[in-house]
Amino acid sequence: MASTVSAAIDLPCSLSNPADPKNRNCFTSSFKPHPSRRRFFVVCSAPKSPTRAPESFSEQSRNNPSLSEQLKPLSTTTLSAPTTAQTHVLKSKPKSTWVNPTRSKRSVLNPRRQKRSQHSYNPRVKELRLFAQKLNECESSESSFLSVLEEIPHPPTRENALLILNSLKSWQKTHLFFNWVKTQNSFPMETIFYNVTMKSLRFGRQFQLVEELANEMISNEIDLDNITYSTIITCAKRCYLFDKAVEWFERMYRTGLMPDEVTYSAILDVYAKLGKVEEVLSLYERARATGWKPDPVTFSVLAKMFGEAGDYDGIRYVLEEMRSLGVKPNVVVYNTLLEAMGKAGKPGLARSLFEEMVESGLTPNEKTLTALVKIYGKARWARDALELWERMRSNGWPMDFFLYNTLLSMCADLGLVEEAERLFEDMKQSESSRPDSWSYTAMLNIHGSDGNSDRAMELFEELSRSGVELNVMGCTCLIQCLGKAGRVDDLVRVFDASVNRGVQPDDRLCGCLLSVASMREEGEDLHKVLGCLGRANPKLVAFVKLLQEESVNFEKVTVEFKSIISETAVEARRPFCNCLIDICRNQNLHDRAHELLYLGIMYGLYPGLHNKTADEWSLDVRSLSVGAAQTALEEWMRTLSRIVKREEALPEVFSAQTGTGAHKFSQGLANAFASHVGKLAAPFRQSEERAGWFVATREDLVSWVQSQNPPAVAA
DNA sequence: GCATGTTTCT
Repeated sequence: MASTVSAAIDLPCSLSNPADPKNRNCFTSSFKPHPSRRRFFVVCSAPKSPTRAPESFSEQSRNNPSLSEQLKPLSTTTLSAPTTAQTHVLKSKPKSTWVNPTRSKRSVLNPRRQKRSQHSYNPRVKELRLFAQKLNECESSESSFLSVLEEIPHPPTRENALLILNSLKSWQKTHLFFNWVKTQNSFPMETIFYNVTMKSLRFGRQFQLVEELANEMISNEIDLDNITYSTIITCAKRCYLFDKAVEWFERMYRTGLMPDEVTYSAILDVYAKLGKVEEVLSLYERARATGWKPDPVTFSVLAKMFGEAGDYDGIRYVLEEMRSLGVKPNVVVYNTLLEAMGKAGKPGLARSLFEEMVESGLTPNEKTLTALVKIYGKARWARDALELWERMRSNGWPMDFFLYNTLLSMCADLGLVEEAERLFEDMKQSESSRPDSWSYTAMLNIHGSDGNSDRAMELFEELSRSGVELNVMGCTCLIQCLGKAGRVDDLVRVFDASVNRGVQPDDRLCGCLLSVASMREEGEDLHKVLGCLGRANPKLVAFVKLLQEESVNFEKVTVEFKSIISETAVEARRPFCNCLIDICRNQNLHDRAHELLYLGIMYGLYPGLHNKTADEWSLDVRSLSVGAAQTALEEWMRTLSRIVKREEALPEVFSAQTGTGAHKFSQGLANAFASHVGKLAAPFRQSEERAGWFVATREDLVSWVQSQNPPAVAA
């Protein structure tokens, strides 16, 4: 494919073309602040100071301002308070003073990475490796480890000890060995020993021990270098101790040690994970302004951050920065950008970016393909998804367990039943990608949506036999399917079995049971379904019963409705309301249905239901159930009748949007709506120009209202 | 995960 993302987003040249050499200098005009600079004006807040600062630091700290101090001039000038006036100033003067500096700024990072010392060949490497193997295989207890240590074939000199330390696998053993070496007193402990031990402790997410070692270094006056700090920071990050990560970063500055780009990227990622976009951009731009050329890791951090925020401008900024600096993205950067494009809802750009990646000679890995498959599935791009799948097979691109499951989910999104079955069979045959609860959920989703309740039940039995855990999502798919098929006894059996196996019913599952209830007539089956629902959400069932009582007034309904909805997960609120309306309509409780629709609108469950422009009023019922859409149509016709009777101003066109049901399995809301229009003899016709729309002219509507006999509504 | 440090997935 010839088109590139760069072209698609109006960049002058493609990412795959190296940038003009003159652009590689950070001080040229190609360096522009990220567009969000003009959108947000959060002060670059100083991270908290560490609670305890070792004495030896204080003297140095007077000479070396902390990072936040260094950044202060920025925050008090260009990035100051978020006032309208300043917003205006910045908008009219986008080039802030430090972007094109007239004098050089104090640097915030060391342009050269910390050098590693060369190690010389150790003639005893073979025996020491064998011995390390022995240590790896022995029991983890301190006593057995120490007894094996007694058999060490050569004295623990600096080189021998380092070799073994590097060869141990579990953090417990690394830690034990490190402590043992210290007791031997055969040589002074150096930074590298701490670094290697900390790295191992990081695998075990042992931040507390890492911090103890770091403090031990400080008290023994062993220098902490960039490798030490980056290890501490990333360890804190992996343990979600972000404040600790910032604290150690600040401490590094105070002692006068300048971070190199690895440490700098690590701390950028910490701020990014905290969602502190402004801080990340401050740090990034500050370093860029002093001449730093970021590496792909930095761009991957930035892309991930913008992706998480769904910030498309940010993603564009990352692409543009890489282009102008002539940084070639690697596979990780592409993966992160693809993921970000997906989160920002840009499937077309993701596709172009992927093509650009392949054209640049990179081979997509499992994560690349997982990201793309997910995007095509969510976008319902069946053709692209199937083409990609074919390319994966013909090119022998790598597959892993995640990718299998993502492909299955894509099949569910696209309604690809046979393809899913083939994949599922492949998974069962494979060594490393056996179906798990995600795979089964996707399969239950596929067959459930397809209405194949026999196959769905088969899968349920198979899953139960194979010992795979059933998750609440799979349970919900199956129950929905059985409900639609009218297999209420099987539904009850599945519900009981699931709850007994530890499935915790959530609001979606309750919504599903409620929708099954809404499809049943009054009788034994309805009773059984409500029985299940009552075990998960007794209050909801009590409300359903309450709706059926004539003596209950609107005030009482309002109070109970509010109470239930406020306790319900946001994504399940509208479905609840839709189903409750359907239940009322099935039982000829039309006034109640109208009350519930009114309450749903009042509580914001149907935003954008009614839209007015001078020329057209329209009703958007795409997110409504059939009963709710019918109720909304009735309500709207009543309102319009009143307006006609009062001879108030009306637009030329009235329209109602039902959607076409792009999903293969979607229910026929349009058909149900059409038949209800017919029943009311309302003057709407299905539009030929706009699929999924019903339209009526003002003339049609007025004559319909006037022909109503008796009048539909009193004026 | 292999003689010390940074980034990506249902």
